[in-house]
Amino acid sequence: MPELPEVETVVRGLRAPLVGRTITGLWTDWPKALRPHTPDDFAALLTGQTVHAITRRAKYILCQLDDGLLAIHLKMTGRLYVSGAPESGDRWVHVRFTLDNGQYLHFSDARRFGRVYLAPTLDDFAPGLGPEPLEDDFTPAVLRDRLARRQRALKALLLDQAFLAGVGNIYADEALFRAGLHPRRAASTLTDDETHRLYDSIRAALRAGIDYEGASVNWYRKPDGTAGKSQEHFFVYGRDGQPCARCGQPIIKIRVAQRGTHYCPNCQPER
DNA sequence: ATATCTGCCTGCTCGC
DNA sequence: TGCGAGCAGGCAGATA
Repeated sequence: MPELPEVETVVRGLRAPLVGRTITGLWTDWPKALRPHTPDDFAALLTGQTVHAITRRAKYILCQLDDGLLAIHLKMTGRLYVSGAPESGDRWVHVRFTLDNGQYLHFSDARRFGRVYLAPTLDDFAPGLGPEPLEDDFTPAVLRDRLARRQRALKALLLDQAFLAGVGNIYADEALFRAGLHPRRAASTLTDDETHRLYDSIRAALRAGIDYEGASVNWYRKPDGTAGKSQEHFFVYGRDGQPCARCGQPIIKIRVAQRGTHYCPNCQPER
Protein backbone atom coordinates (compact mmCIF):
# COMPACT_ATOMS: atom_id res chain seq x y z
CA MET A 1 0.00 0.00 0.00
CA PRO A 2 1.67 3.18 -1.07
CA GLU A 3 2.17 5.47 1.90
CA LEU A 4 4.51 8.44 2.33
CA PRO A 5 7.76 6.46 1.81
CA GLU A 6 6.42 4.61 -1.22
CA VAL A 7 5.00 7.78 -2.80
CA GLU A 8 8.24 9.65 -2.11
CA THR A 9 10.18 6.84 -3.82
CA VAL A 10 7.87 6.99 -6.85
CA VAL A 11 8.28 10.79 -7.04
CA ARG A 12 12.06 10.49 -7.00
CA GLY A 13 11.95 7.83 -9.68
CA LEU A 14 9.70 9.82 -11.98
CA ARG A 15 11.66 13.08 -11.96
CA ALA A 16 14.30 12.03 -14.47
CA PRO A 17 11.90 10.69 -17.13
CA LEU A 18 9.17 13.32 -16.67
CA VAL A 19 10.52 16.74 -15.69
CA GLY A 20 10.85 18.88 -18.79
CA ARG A 21 8.55 16.64 -20.84
CA THR A 22 5.42 17.94 -22.52
CA ILE A 23 2.26 15.82 -22.35
CA THR A 24 0.88 15.30 -25.84
CA GLY A 25 -1.98 12.85 -25.28
CA LEU A 26 -4.21 11.01 -22.84
CA TRP A 27 -5.95 7.63 -23.00
CA THR A 28 -8.21 6.00 -20.46
CA ASP A 29 -10.67 3.11 -20.19
CA TRP A 30 -11.74 4.16 -16.69
CA PRO A 31 -13.15 7.71 -16.80
CA LYS A 32 -14.00 7.57 -13.10
CA ALA A 33 -10.28 7.78 -12.36
CA LEU A 34 -10.15 11.32 -13.78
CA ARG A 35 -11.31 14.12 -11.50
CA PRO A 36 -13.16 16.27 -11.91
CA HIS A 37 -13.30 16.46 -15.71
CA THR A 38 -14.66 14.20 -18.38
CA PRO A 39 -11.88 12.47 -20.34
CA ASP A 40 -12.29 14.85 -23.28
CA ASP A 41 -12.15 17.96 -21.10
CA PHE A 42 -9.27 16.49 -19.11
CA ALA A 43 -7.28 15.74 -22.26
CA ALA A 44 -7.98 19.16 -23.74
CA LEU A 45 -6.71 20.94 -20.62
CA LEU A 46 -3.71 18.66 -20.19
CA THR A 47 -2.24 18.25 -23.65
CA GLY A 48 0.47 20.72 -24.57
CA GLN A 49 1.42 21.33 -20.96
CA THR A 50 4.97 20.81 -19.76
CA VAL A 51 5.88 19.14 -16.44
CA HIS A 52 8.13 21.57 -14.58
CA ALA A 53 8.51 19.80 -11.21
CA ILE A 54 7.37 16.67 -9.42
CA THR A 55 6.79 16.80 -5.68
CA ARG A 56 4.85 15.01 -2.96
CA ARG A 57 2.25 16.18 -0.42
CA ALA A 58 0.77 13.53 1.86
CA LYS A 59 0.27 10.55 -0.49
CA TYR A 60 -0.33 12.69 -3.56
CA ILE A 61 2.14 12.82 -6.45
CA LEU A 62 2.10 16.41 -7.74
CA CYS A 63 3.21 17.41 -11.25
CA GLN A 64 3.53 21.17 -11.62
CA LEU A 65 2.39 22.16 -15.10
CA ASP A 66 2.52 25.44 -17.04
CA ASP A 67 -0.95 26.11 -15.71
CA GLY A 68 -2.14 24.14 -12.70
CA LEU A 69 -1.39 20.79 -11.15
CA LEU A 70 -1.62 17.20 -12.35
CA ALA A 71 -1.94 15.02 -9.25
CA ILE A 72 -2.09 11.25 -8.85
CA HIS A 73 -3.13 9.20 -5.83
CA LEU A 74 -2.08 5.54 -6.00
CA LYS A 75 -4.50 4.45 -3.25
CA MET A 76 -4.06 0.69 -2.72
CA THR A 77 -2.71 -0.87 -5.90
CA GLY A 78 -1.63 2.02 -8.12
CA ARG A 79 1.65 1.91 -10.03
CA LEU A 80 3.34 4.50 -12.23
CA TYR A 81 6.07 3.83 -14.76
CA VAL A 82 7.43 5.17 -18.03
CA SER A 83 8.12 3.00 -21.06
CA GLY A 84 8.71 3.36 -24.76
CA ALA A 85 5.65 1.43 -25.93
CA PRO A 86 1.97 2.21 -25.49
CA GLU A 87 1.10 -1.43 -24.76
CA SER A 88 3.03 -2.60 -21.74
CA GLY A 89 1.36 -6.00 -21.40
CA ASP A 90 -0.07 -4.81 -18.10
CA ARG A 91 -3.80 -5.59 -17.97
CA TRP A 92 -4.37 -3.07 -15.19
CA VAL A 93 -3.27 0.11 -17.01
CA HIS A 94 -6.33 2.37 -16.99
CA VAL A 95 -4.76 5.74 -17.76
CA ARG A 96 -1.87 6.41 -20.12
CA PHE A 97 -0.16 9.72 -20.90
CA THR A 98 1.76 10.26 -24.12
CA LEU A 99 4.97 12.29 -23.85
CA ASP A 100 6.67 14.48 -26.43
CA ASN A 101 9.73 12.21 -26.62
CA GLY A 102 7.72 9.17 -27.72
CA GLN A 103 7.58 7.65 -24.24
CA TYR A 104 4.46 6.83 -22.23
CA LEU A 105 3.54 7.27 -18.59
CA HIS A 106 1.37 4.34 -17.51
CA PHE A 107 -0.98 4.44 -14.53
CA SER A 108 -1.74 0.83 -13.60
CA ASP A 109 -4.28 0.09 -10.87
CA ALA A 110 -5.77 -3.37 -10.32
CA ARG A 111 -8.34 -2.19 -7.80
CA ARG A 112 -9.30 0.98 -9.67
CA PHE A 113 -9.22 3.01 -6.45
CA GLY A 114 -6.56 5.38 -7.78
CA ARG A 115 -7.42 8.87 -8.96
CA VAL A 116 -5.90 11.44 -11.32
CA TYR A 117 -6.66 15.10 -10.62
CA LEU A 118 -6.24 18.23 -12.72
CA ALA A 119 -6.79 21.45 -10.79
CA PRO A 120 -5.30 24.88 -10.12
CA THR A 121 -4.07 23.95 -6.64
CA LEU A 122 -3.86 21.08 -4.16
CA ASP A 123 -6.61 22.63 -2.04
CA ASP A 124 -9.05 22.14 -4.89
CA PHE A 125 -9.04 18.35 -4.48
CA ALA A 126 -7.36 17.69 -1.11
CA PRO A 127 -8.23 20.41 1.40
CA GLY A 128 -7.48 20.14 5.09
CA LEU A 129 -4.42 17.89 5.04
CA GLY A 130 -2.48 17.72 8.29
CA PRO A 131 1.22 18.60 8.68
CA GLU A 132 3.99 16.86 6.73
CA PRO A 133 5.72 14.66 9.32
CA LEU A 134 9.22 15.07 7.85
CA GLU A 135 9.09 18.84 7.38
CA ASP A 136 10.84 21.19 9.80
CA ASP A 137 7.59 22.82 10.90
CA PHE A 138 6.37 19.52 12.32
CA THR A 139 7.80 19.63 15.85
CA PRO A 140 7.13 17.75 19.09
CA ALA A 141 5.15 20.77 20.27
CA VAL A 142 2.94 20.60 17.18
CA LEU A 143 2.27 16.92 17.79
CA ARG A 144 1.55 17.55 21.49
CA ASP A 145 -0.97 20.29 20.66
CA ARG A 146 -2.72 18.12 18.08
CA LEU A 147 -2.95 15.15 20.48
CA ALA A 148 -4.38 17.25 23.30
CA ARG A 149 -8.08 16.77 24.07
CA ARG A 150 -8.43 14.02 21.48
CA GLN A 151 -10.00 10.86 22.83
CA ARG A 152 -9.40 8.69 19.77
CA ALA A 153 -7.03 5.76 19.70
CA LEU A 154 -3.50 6.67 18.57
CA LYS A 155 -3.78 4.26 15.63
CA ALA A 156 -6.97 5.94 14.36
CA LEU A 157 -5.39 9.39 14.62
CA LEU A 158 -2.20 8.40 12.81
CA LEU A 159 -4.32 7.12 9.90
CA ASP A 160 -6.32 10.37 9.77
CA GLN A 161 -4.81 12.50 6.97
CA ALA A 162 -6.25 15.64 8.56
CA PHE A 163 -4.32 14.86 11.74
CA LEU A 164 -1.02 13.98 10.06
CA ALA A 165 -0.37 13.61 6.35
CA GLY A 166 1.15 10.57 4.69
CA VAL A 167 1.06 7.87 7.37
CA GLY A 168 -0.91 4.72 6.47
CA ASN A 169 -1.53 1.36 8.06
CA ILE A 170 2.00 -0.01 7.74
CA TYR A 171 3.95 2.92 9.12
CA ALA A 172 1.35 3.66 11.81
CA ASP A 173 1.94 0.18 13.25
CA GLU A 174 5.71 0.50 12.85
CA ALA A 175 5.79 3.94 14.51
CA LEU A 176 3.70 2.80 17.49
CA PHE A 177 5.98 -0.19 18.01
CA ARG A 178 9.08 2.00 17.92
CA ALA A 179 7.43 4.30 20.46
CA GLY A 180 6.37 1.43 22.72
CA LEU A 181 2.78 2.66 22.68
CA HIS A 182 -0.39 0.56 22.47
CA PRO A 183 -2.43 1.25 19.29
CA ARG A 184 -5.63 1.73 21.32
CA ARG A 185 -4.06 4.25 23.70
CA ALA A 186 -6.21 7.40 23.95
CA ALA A 187 -4.35 10.35 22.42
CA SER A 188 -4.85 12.84 25.24
CA THR A 189 -3.35 10.52 27.89
CA LEU A 190 0.22 10.68 26.55
CA THR A 191 2.90 12.13 28.81
CA ASP A 192 5.43 14.61 27.41
CA ASP A 193 8.00 11.83 27.30
CA GLU A 194 5.65 9.54 25.38
CA THR A 195 4.76 12.34 22.97
CA HIS A 196 8.44 12.87 22.20
CA ARG A 197 8.92 9.14 21.69
CA LEU A 198 5.98 9.05 19.31
CA TYR A 199 7.33 12.06 17.40
CA ASP A 200 10.77 10.50 17.00
CA SER A 201 9.24 7.13 16.11
CA ILE A 202 6.96 8.47 13.37
CA ARG A 203 9.89 10.20 11.70
CA ALA A 204 12.26 7.27 12.15
CA ALA A 205 9.75 4.78 10.72
CA LEU A 206 9.05 6.99 7.68
CA ARG A 207 12.75 7.74 7.08
CA ALA A 208 13.58 4.03 7.23
CA GLY A 209 10.80 3.39 4.72
CA ILE A 210 12.27 5.97 2.34
CA ASP A 211 15.83 4.68 2.84
CA TYR A 212 14.66 1.18 1.89
CA GLU A 213 12.69 2.59 -1.08
CA GLY A 214 9.26 1.57 0.14
CA ALA A 215 7.47 -1.61 1.14
CA SER A 216 6.61 -4.12 -1.58
CA VAL A 217 4.20 -6.14 0.56
CA ASN A 218 2.03 -6.92 -2.45
CA TRP A 219 1.38 -4.42 -5.25
CA TYR A 220 3.80 -1.58 -4.74
CA ARG A 221 6.74 -1.35 -7.13
CA LYS A 222 9.22 1.41 -7.83
CA PRO A 223 8.83 3.13 -11.23
CA ASP A 224 11.69 0.98 -12.57
CA GLY A 225 9.59 -2.12 -11.79
CA THR A 226 11.73 -3.43 -8.95
CA ALA A 227 10.56 -4.05 -5.39
CA GLY A 228 11.33 -1.90 -2.38
CA LYS A 229 13.03 -3.47 0.64
CA SER A 230 11.24 -1.76 3.51
CA GLN A 231 9.18 -4.87 4.29
CA GLU A 232 12.39 -6.75 5.11
CA HIS A 233 12.85 -4.44 8.09
CA PHE A 234 9.37 -4.42 9.63
CA PHE A 235 9.10 -4.88 13.38
CA VAL A 236 5.38 -5.71 13.50
CA TYR A 237 3.44 -5.20 10.25
CA GLY A 238 2.38 -8.56 8.82
CA ARG A 239 4.45 -10.36 11.49
CA ASP A 240 1.58 -11.71 13.63
CA GLY A 241 2.61 -15.00 15.21
CA GLN A 242 6.32 -14.29 14.73
CA PRO A 243 8.60 -13.35 17.62
CA CYS A 244 9.13 -9.70 18.49
CA ALA A 245 12.63 -8.58 17.46
CA ARG A 246 13.08 -6.90 20.84
CA CYS A 247 11.60 -9.30 23.40
CA GLY A 248 10.79 -12.53 21.57
CA GLN A 249 7.09 -12.54 22.51
CA PRO A 250 4.73 -13.28 19.60
CA ILE A 251 3.42 -10.29 17.65
CA ILE A 252 -0.37 -10.25 17.65
CA LYS A 253 -2.96 -8.79 15.26
CA ILE A 254 -6.12 -7.01 16.34
CA ARG A 255 -8.56 -4.56 14.73
CA VAL A 256 -8.42 -0.88 15.57
CA ALA A 257 -10.45 1.68 13.64
CA GLN A 258 -11.51 -1.06 11.19
CA ARG A 259 -7.89 -1.72 10.29
CA GLY A 260 -5.68 -4.73 10.81
CA THR A 261 -3.26 -3.66 13.56
CA HIS A 262 -0.07 -5.45 14.54
CA TYR A 263 1.75 -4.91 17.84
CA CYS A 264 3.81 -6.53 20.56
CA PRO A 265 1.74 -6.92 23.75
CA ASN A 266 4.90 -6.96 25.83
CA CYS A 267 6.70 -3.95 24.30
CA GLN A 268 3.46 -1.97 23.82
CA PRO A 269 1.46 -2.56 27.01
CA GLU A 270 -2.12 -1.36 27.23
CA ARG A 271 -1.29 1.20 29.95
C1' DA B 1 -17.84 19.51 16.51
C1' DT B 2 -15.88 14.68 16.84
C1' DA B 3 -16.09 9.85 15.96
C1' DT B 4 -17.63 5.92 13.46
C1' DC B 5 -19.59 3.44 9.56
C1' DT B 6 -20.29 2.32 4.49
C1' DG B 7 -19.11 1.97 -0.30
C1' DC B 8 -15.92 1.86 -3.76
C1' DC B 9 -13.01 -2.16 -6.22
C1' DT B 10 -10.74 -6.79 -7.46
C1' DG B 11 -6.73 -9.94 -6.76
C1' DC B 12 -5.52 -13.24 -3.70
C1' DT B 13 -5.76 -16.87 -0.01
C1' DC B 14 -8.12 -20.29 2.35
C1' DG B 15 -11.34 -24.04 3.32
C1' DC B 16 -14.29 -27.47 1.48
C1' DT C 1 -9.67 -28.50 -9.84
C1' DG C 2 -13.36 -25.53 -8.83
C1' DC C 3 -15.85 -22.37 -6.10
C1' DG C 4 -17.50 -19.24 -2.70
C1' DA C 5 -16.27 -16.53 1.40
C1' DG C 6 -13.46 -13.46 3.47
C1' DC C 7 -9.71 -10.25 3.44
C1' DA C 8 -6.72 -6.33 2.08
C1' DG C 9 -7.55 -0.78 3.10
C1' DG C 10 -7.28 4.94 1.61
C1' DC C 11 -10.49 8.05 1.43
C1' DA C 12 -15.08 10.39 0.32
C1' DG C 13 -19.35 10.79 1.96
C1' DA C 14 -22.91 9.62 5.18
C1' DT C 15 -24.50 8.91 9.73
C1' DA C 16 -24.57 9.03 14.91
